[in-house]
Amino acid sequence: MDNKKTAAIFKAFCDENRLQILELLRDGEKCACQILEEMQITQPTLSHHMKILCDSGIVAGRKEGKWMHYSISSDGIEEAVKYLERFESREWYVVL
Amino acid sequence: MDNKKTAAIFKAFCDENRLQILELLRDGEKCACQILEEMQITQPTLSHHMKILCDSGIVAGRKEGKWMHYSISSDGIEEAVKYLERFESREWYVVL
DNA sequence: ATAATATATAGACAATCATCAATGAGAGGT
DNA sequence: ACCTCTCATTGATGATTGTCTATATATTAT
Repeated sequence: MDNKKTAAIFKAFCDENRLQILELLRDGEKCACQILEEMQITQPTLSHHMKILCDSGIVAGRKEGKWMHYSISSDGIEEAVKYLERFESREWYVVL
Repeated sequence: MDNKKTAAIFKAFCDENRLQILELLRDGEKCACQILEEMQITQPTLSHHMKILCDSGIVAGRKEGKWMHYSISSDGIEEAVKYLERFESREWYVVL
């Protein structure tokens, strides 16, 4: 994986508002207006953050009529976890 | 964990140069001058990035005489992984 | 004490980012 | 056709970040 793409993934977690959005989505899929209600930001700002979250692959969007429904992407989270696990030192002891 | 601290942790992974540094540290502990040799940045810029990496808890520093030795902190990585795993949806099937 | 080496800090500057108000685009409803 | 509602986009602005040069600090060698 190239560093540019990796940096984009982790940028999703670099902003306090985005972290709050992710916490809200832990309960399950929510539409943009629901998320907006629980936050102290304007609608365009929310839209901006949702774009970053979706582009990173951490969040998935689903359009239904006028509404956009967002949810956490397990695949996105898994990809991030896999990247981090490459840095976990695993020590192997072979008992003879 | 508060969002401010969490954001700080993931900021470690948000910059291409920092990701390159982390890749270099996968081989094991390295001193600052060794890292600097393999990168296209000036010494103060490296120092800046090492501070961010250490403050986030992802990297640990060890001073030995004139040299600073840096290595990846398993605890730091583990904390980041634990945070991400909170978002992994676990489905439980109970077979009756 | 002086010099040389390794790293950190200070200050300046440009690039990136978060934010907002205004506007645009698409989907229903009347 | 027109209005309303939901969300996205644009463009501007202030804050934050990454980078550099210059300088400071700390350690070791002469």
